[in-house]
Amino acid sequence: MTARHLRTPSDKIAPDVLCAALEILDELGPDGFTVRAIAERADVAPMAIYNHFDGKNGVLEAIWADGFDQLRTELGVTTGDAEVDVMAAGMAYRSFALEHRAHYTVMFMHRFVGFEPSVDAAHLAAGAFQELVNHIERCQVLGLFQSDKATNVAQMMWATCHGYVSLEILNINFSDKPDETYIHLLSGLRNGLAT
Amino acid sequence: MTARHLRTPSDKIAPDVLCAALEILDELGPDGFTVRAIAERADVAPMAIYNHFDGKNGVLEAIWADGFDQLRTELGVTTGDAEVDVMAAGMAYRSFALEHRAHYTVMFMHRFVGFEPSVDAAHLAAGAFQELVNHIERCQVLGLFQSDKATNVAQMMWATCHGYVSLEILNINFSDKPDETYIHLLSGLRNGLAT
DNA sequence: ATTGTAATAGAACAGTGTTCTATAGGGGGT
DNA sequence: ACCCCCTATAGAACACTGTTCTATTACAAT
Repeated sequence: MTARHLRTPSDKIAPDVLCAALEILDELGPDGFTVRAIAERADVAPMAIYNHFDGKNGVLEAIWADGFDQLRTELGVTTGDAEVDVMAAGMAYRSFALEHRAHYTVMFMHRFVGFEPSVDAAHLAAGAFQELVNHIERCQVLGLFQSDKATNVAQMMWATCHGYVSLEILNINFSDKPDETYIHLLSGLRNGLAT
Repeated sequence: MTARHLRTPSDKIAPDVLCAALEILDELGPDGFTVRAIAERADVAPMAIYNHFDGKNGVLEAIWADGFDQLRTELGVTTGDAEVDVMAAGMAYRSFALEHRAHYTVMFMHRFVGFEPSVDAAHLAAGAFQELVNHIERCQVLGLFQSDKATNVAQMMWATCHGYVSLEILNINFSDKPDETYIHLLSGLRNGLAT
C-alpha cells in the first residue's frame, strides 16, 4: 500500500511484523504464512524479519512465547473458591483457543517446518501448565481429586480441554450445542475425578 | 539403492509409495515428506506419484482414508458387554494413535499445505465416529450416559481420547505414569457422565 | 519378433526460506 | 543548518519445494 523506499522506524518493525503474522495465520492458515507475505502485509522489507527476528521461525517463537504467556495469565485467575476456579480455568482455556486461533495453531495445532521452541519458550509452556496444577492442588486441600497426584489430574484436565478445542478448530465437532457440551464435559470430568 | 533405469512393475508402485510415505513420515516428520524423498525411498520415479496418485496430496488422501478405515475397525469391536466395549474403544483409540503415528499425524496433527480430504474420505471419518456413537447408545440402553444425546457424549469421549493422545505425541505429557493416567482419565469420564 | 503401454530421466516453472550485496533514508549529533 | 552513521531497503542469488511436460525405452502381451 504505502509507497516503497520509505522506511519503517526501527521500533515499529517488530510489532508490525508480529501483527501481520497473526493476521495472515488467521486469514490464510499455515499455508499462507510466508516470509514475503508477512513482510508485505507489515509494509516492511523481507530482510527486516531476519534482522529483528531470527527468520520465519523466530516469528513463530515470538508467537509461541506470547501465546503461552497470555494463556498462563488467563488460567491463573483465582477468586478464593478453588472449586470454582478450576472450572473457570477450563472455560478460559477454550476462550483463549477460540479467540486466539493463530496463537493456538502455532502452540498446538501445526508442526511448522524446522520450528522447535527454545528451552526458554518451553519453560513458558510449563508455567502455563503449572497454573492448572496449582488449581488442582488447592482443590485437593479441600478434599477433592484425591485419587491421583495433582500433576496427573492437571494433565487429564489439559488433555480434555485441548482435545475438545482442537477438534472444534479442525471443524470435527458433531455436537448440536458445542458450548453446552464443553461445559458438560468439564463438569463430567470434575465429578468423575472428585473422589 | 537399486540401479536406476530398471522399472518397477505397475502393481507394485502404489503400495511401495504408500509404504515409503509412512516410513518417511515416521522418521522425518512432515518436514521430510517431499515427493522426491518418497519416490527415492520407494525406488520409483517422482512422476509415478502423479500417475498413481494425484500428486503429494493424493498420497495424503490415501493415508487419511486408510487411517480412518483402520480406526473404524479397531473402535468397532463388540463383546456383548456395552460398558466394557466403550472403555475398550477408548483404549483402542490410544493404541491406534501411538502405533500408527504417521497415520495419526495426517488425520489430526498437521495441516499439510493445500490438503483437504475429499467428501468420500470425510465420510470415512464420520464412520469411525459413528462407532463411538454406537457404543454410547448401547450403554444408554443399559441406563448409562442419560444426561445427553449419544452424539454429544461420543464427542466428549473422542475429545478426551484425542486430547490425551495428541499432547502425548507432542511430547507434552507431565504424568509420571502415562498409561495409568490415561486409564484413570477414561474411567473418570465414564463415572462423571454415568448418570 | 513386434508392438504398445507406461515407467523412466530430466528439464523447466513458479514459489519457498535464506544469505548477501549495494543503495540510500532519516534520526542524532555537531 | 549541516553532516554522518546506523540501518531499512531493493534485489539478486542459492538450494529447495510441488508440479507439468518432454522424450526415451524397459518390458509385458501379442
